[in-house]
Amino acid sequence: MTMIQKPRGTRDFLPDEMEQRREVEGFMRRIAGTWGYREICTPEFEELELFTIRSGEGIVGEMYVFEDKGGRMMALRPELTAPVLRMYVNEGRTLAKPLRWYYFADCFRYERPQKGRYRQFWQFGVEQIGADSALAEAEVIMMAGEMLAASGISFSLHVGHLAFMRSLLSGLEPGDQKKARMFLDKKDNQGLEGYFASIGQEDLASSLTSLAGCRDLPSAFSLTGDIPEKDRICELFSILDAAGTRYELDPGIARGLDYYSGMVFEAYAENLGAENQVLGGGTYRLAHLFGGEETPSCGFAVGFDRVMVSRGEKSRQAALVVGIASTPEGLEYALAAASRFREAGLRTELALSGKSLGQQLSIVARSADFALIIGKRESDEGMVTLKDLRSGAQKILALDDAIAEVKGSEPR
RNA sequence: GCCGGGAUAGGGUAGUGGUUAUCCUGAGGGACUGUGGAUCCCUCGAGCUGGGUUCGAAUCCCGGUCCCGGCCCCA
Repeated sequence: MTMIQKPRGTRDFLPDEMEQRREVEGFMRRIAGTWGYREICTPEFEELELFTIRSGEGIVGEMYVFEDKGGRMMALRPELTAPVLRMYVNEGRTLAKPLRWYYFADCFRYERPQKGRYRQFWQFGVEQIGADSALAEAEVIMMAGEMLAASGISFSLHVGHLAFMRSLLSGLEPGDQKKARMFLDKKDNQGLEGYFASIGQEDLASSLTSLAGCRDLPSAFSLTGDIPEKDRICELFSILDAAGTRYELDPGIARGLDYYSGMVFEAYAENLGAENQVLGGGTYRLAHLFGGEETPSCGFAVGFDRVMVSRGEKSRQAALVVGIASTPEGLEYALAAASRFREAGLRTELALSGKSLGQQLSIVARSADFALIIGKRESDEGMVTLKDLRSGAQKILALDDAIAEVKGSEPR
């Protein structure tokens, strides 16, 4: 028999794994919510152009692109920032600023899968639109740190600012600037030095590598001088310090993208391999690309699947389960009892097969913490027999007392 | 796209160019008819795929697929 395989780079999730994912997702949602961010949702696919405007034609080869029946070129979303900003321009422009939005959504990229990299993957992202202050930037950084910490992973949060590098590179041709950013992003100092030597800029190469190694503001400014952004940068970092945020200054973050305008930040998980970046973000201006006013924005996206990989297998407290075994005479009462248990929020499962009570109990005992036994005797008396499957103790109780007893106990 | 390593029941595994492929676990059914995961019995279930070498291939060779590690890329 030939079985149909799942598409390359996709995954199936069994209930155990889904429960873990939902739990972590819940941590992130809760934090976003407490910072005043509210959930939005955009289409799974968009016009291809939305993504090429932002990132160039080069990305088409790495997207799921298709022509719909009306002849339009569409793409499954490879990320959410462009769709969110498109949404903002389409229908959010008259809302009071700043907007605080978040999303949890799957994205698609046609790339070679490896650990922590899949063709369908999930991002938890935050976009803050229409504020332009150090505090606004600090807010998203602090929230990002809080989310990763709540996820239970070990990570380091690196915060930088593009102004440092831009000031050093300002004298170069755009092509050389891009090249330099590429080397810096890869932390390839040898490549950088070699390239700069070839264009007669050895001094600049050493300044850049020093900059990338700076871990405090005074040494960074000693390389760049008093750049116009200095006050704003100092303010940002003093807010982070005041808030007790754990971060590392990293002026070497290049984030190869043209639309990032200032602050940039990334986080790396400590126990992942080549794909160890679990979060990326920064300040950007994008709305004007999609027909809106130029709008200061900042945000980040968490690579949710990498967070899950980094967490590893975490044992999770299972939900309390009640199983019901009944005889034919007790079935009607058992059904009523089951709905009462469920109304009380308890996970309640009827034994779906098994002729005898003993058989039903052995089925129920595989997954349940408590067994509710309901036969003719219970039905006649309006009572239930509640058996604690962990201790073996059982007692005959009124329905409400049985519910209270179960609710008052701990899962196994 | 590049380099390398893999692929044996649902999961985890052993093994050899030669009978009927090993073990653990799992799943289903039955015995047990008002007391439990037990026990007993039965059943299900595998060498990724397509070619080649060979009397004979799960084993050796080649292509493909998928997974893993690294590179590239990373919106």
